[in-house]
Amino acid sequence: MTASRSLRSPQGVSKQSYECVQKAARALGYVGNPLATSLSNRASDLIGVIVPSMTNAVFPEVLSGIAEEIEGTGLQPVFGVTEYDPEREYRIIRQMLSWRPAGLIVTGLDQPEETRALLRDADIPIVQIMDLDGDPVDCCVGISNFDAGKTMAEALLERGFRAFGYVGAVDVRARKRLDGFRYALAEHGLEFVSEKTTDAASSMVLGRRLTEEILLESPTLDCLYFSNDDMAAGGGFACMAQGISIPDAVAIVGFNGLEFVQALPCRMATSVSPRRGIGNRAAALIIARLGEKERPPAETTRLTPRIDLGAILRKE
Amino acid sequence: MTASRSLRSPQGVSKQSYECVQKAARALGYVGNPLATSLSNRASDLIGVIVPSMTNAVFPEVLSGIAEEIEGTGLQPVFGVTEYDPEREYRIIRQMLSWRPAGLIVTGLDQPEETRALLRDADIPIVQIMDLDGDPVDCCVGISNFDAGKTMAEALLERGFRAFGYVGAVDVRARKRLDGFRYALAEHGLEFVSEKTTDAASSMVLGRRLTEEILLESPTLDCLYFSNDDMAAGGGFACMAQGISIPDAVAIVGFNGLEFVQALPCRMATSVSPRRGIGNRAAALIIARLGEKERPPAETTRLTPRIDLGAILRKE
DNA sequence: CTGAAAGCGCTAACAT
DNA sequence: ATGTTAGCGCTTTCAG
Repeated sequence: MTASRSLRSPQGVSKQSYECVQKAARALGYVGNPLATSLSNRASDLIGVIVPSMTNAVFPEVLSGIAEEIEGTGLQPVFGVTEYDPEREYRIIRQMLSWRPAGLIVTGLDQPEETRALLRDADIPIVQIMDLDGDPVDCCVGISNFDAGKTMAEALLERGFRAFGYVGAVDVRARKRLDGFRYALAEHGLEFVSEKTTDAASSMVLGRRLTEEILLESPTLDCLYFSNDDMAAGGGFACMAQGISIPDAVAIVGFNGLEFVQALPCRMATSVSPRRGIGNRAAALIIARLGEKERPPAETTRLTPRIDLGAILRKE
Repeated sequence: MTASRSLRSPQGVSKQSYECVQKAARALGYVGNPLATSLSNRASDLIGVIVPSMTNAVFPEVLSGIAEEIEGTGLQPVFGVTEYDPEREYRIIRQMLSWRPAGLIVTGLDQPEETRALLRDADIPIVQIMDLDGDPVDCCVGISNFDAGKTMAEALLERGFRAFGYVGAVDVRARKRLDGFRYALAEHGLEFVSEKTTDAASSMVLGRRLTEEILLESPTLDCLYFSNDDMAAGGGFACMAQGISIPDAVAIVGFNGLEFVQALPCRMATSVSPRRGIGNRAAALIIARLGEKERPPAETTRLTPRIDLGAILRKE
């Protein structure tokens, strides 16, 4: 017992036995067994993180923000990837909960009711991230995707673009951006000239293919809005390969503001999403709730993407 | 006890009590506690996977190969990201082991001795992946990076290229490819005209910047070998931005054969690494070792990357 | 400040 | 086929 105490709370143990235990532990190469600790405490130091994908660079960056924030707290992140499959998401969350994590960070607000119930009944802090347009189970950190789309559309309209096309791999948050974008267009009496969507996973290859198609069908477009930067880059490549001038003939607009956008040989506009900050904040919320016995009130943090028009010039 | 039995091994329990238990479990929404099970069994259903990075698309693909293979086995992958930091790698492995995983998949063969000792003493199957050039602790699945570099150099030499430059974010496996490449050059009495390396993390942005530098310093290069596809794409972008013709003026050569290479508006050569297959095989090795009480003999699986010259034409 | 007792939820081994 | 006992390694509680 004295040993157990020495190894975590130096107070309550005489300096003598404390040092004795430390020395012995080191000599024996003692490593605590978190299974036993968690079983006894009915809680672990795990913090579960559920994201839909790893191939979209946004999520690794969120994870990295989380890792950064919990550094030194003794908490340990555990990742789950749903591949945008609600069924799989349910299973992953269910079994993460069975390890009694200290908290859960889940991507998005649009879980099916069964999953929401699971989260609600778990007696640990839950933080939903990346989205604000919906009804959080507990805490929430993200941006309004609707507003992001709307704001970007307004900025482009203000620059004089008029003939918009949309190219997207439509996940639920991209759809909200699309809705916002469409809303802003409607306010100006406009609508998309053409839309090309699929529910396949977003990628540069997909972006390129769909862009080739849409350009063929609608040669009058002056601005293409994409579901994210990967799709947009693919679209840019399609234009470059066909000798279509960017942004003079067609402007390319993505979402996320990933680093690689800076490397591209063509200009494109994007909204820089605060994904690292989202990770930081989500982790901070859980850390703040660590000691509390009563579950503190839910908190929602609204962050705002920064629009980067990437030197797209005003249309005449 | 009958309940416990009913929930995992239907045999050894009367049909009657079995169904009774199942019904009750369902009614109560019973979920087993893996903490207790693992504590009792001194082993969990976790399978730890340690990769250096998530921002390089190769690793998500390896993970996906692992996930694919363990689907339905009841095993559950747990990921750790080292950020290429041996210190962090040690900590992560150490604490993964404390959860008594069924096996560990670790990237690379070049762990420091302290880490190797940790792995050796863990009484579970260990699979080191992605590399073959070195001394595995237990099982090993990967490619020879040295050979990959050497083979690519030979293919390029055969095509008539003579003035090579190297641009790399040098991690340990990229360095082995570089060594192999250099070895092949030497066999032809050649060496790199110019090399540009850094230990920063690879990215398109970095590839672009370093390429701009090397082109300025060595305008006579006819072929640029990069540490991977991201760097190579950045290099391609640098050339395109400067109006340097690819592959006529300079050929671009990457490594990995990631999907996005197909989307690029310029041709580039690459070695297609079998990363999904590596994930599959690594997981299969651990699954095969699940029941065994004696640790079966170590197995090494050699896979081979496929060279894709990307329609780089023969130089005159 | 230290230790003895009991229990976290489960399972292997041994009765019955 | 089922139940009993003991123990996985740790912590909380309560006595000393």
